[in-house]
Amino acid sequence: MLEINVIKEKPQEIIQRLAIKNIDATATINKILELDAQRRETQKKLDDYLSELNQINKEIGILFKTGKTAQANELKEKTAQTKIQSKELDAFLASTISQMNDLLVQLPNTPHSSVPKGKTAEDNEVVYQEGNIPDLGKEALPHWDLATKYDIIDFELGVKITGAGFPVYKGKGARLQRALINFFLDNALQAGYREIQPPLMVNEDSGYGTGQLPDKEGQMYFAGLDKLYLIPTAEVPVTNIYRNTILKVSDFPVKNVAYSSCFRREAGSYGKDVRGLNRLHQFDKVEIVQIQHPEKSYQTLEEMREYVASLLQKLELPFRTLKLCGGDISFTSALTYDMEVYSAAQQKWLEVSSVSNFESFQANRMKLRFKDENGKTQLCHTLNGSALALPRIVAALLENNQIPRGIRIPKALVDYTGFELID
RNA sequence: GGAGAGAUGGCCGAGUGGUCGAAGGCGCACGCCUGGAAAGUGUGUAAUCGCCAAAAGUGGUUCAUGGGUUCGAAUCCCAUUCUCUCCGCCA
Repeated sequence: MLEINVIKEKPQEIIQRLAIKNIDATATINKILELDAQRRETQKKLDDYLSELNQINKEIGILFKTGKTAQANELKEKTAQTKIQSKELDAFLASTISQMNDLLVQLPNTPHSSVPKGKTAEDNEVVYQEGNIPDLGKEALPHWDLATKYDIIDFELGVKITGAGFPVYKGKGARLQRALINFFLDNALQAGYREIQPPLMVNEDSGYGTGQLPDKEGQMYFAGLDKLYLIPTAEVPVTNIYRNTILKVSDFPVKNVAYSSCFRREAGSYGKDVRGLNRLHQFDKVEIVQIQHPEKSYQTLEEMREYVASLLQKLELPFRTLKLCGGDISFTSALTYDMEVYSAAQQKWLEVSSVSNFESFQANRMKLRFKDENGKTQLCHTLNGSALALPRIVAALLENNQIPRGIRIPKALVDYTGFELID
């Protein structure tokens, strides 16, 4: 959620920046400013009434104490009218605030000044590319065929047990999953992150805090009996650890890493991109989350991007980094880098990580603040990134490393898998 | 799931209808004391929204959350959430 003070100070700048995200916020911003003025005016009036009532109440208290009951009762009657008026104002104030809030949560985060213009993924800017794209020849199998050939991932069995998008990993497939999780966690620990094992279900407040609610509730699985949402990413519980907290400057940077299963309904996704491991309802991911001083968050974003790149290098996967354009960047993000690996049999780039700086957008919603050098409380910046999401990594590993004897495991992973070849 | 008890500031804890945003203590910050430290001692120590150009100041709100009773609620009533104890069930 954008800060009301910022909107008040420079509405034109916000409108211009949101235009990069292809949004015309003029009407909304104007309405918000109008409501905000109304809010302050109403509160002023209400406060005056309440102040008057408080004053009378004190007097009545003193009168009763000194035994002047008759006078006290007289004063009581004086409050009636003021009470009615203050109740009306109170209701009006509440409705003003809620209208304003409804509009505020509709506004996406303003993109960073470096975010390129653009409408679709086509317009994303490739900022980095590394690694050799292997030439596998015509015999190359896509990962869903390899999965069947070596009996390591069973999509149909998942359909039987649960439904499409819930694969069953078997034998070396399951062990590869476990190896990757440990590999990613160990690397994060070495990079100074603290390991967290979060709940996989969250309440409504948490969903709201990280921006999944109220908009994207259709994308989450919901356990209605207990009003709990299955997490779409560990970002949700891990960031919400800090909901309603005030940090000290010395706490920065707050670095947490969590492995979790992730659950996504993916309503509205159909077609060719969903084949095999490309898009699942349940998948595993290791997520890194940082909370930073506003002045340092962009430096931190670059560090996180380099960290994710280092993982892909260790896995010997060809990858590229995209800076997302205004049209492709998410609602909550100010600047996002996507990391994509090349999956050589499908012959396409697959997104395996998304590293974002949310600036104060999430922090404002969840009231995550810190006491700055002058003792003032201000909002923190939050960042996160996948490091990494497993399924597409597995897809690329299987496809790129297929040789006649089987599938070769990259060196860095062998200590974790306990085998060098899937055969 | 059943019965009971409870939820107060960073922490502990007092407060059962009236100048209570809240005693006292711990912690923390600053000062004095000290060669330095400890001890001692003094002062300060919540969040949030307004008013004011801003600081100072000042008004409102907040004692789990949401309602209600009352001129007045941390205190009484109702609902919800959570915690603890006992019973039941159980990885």
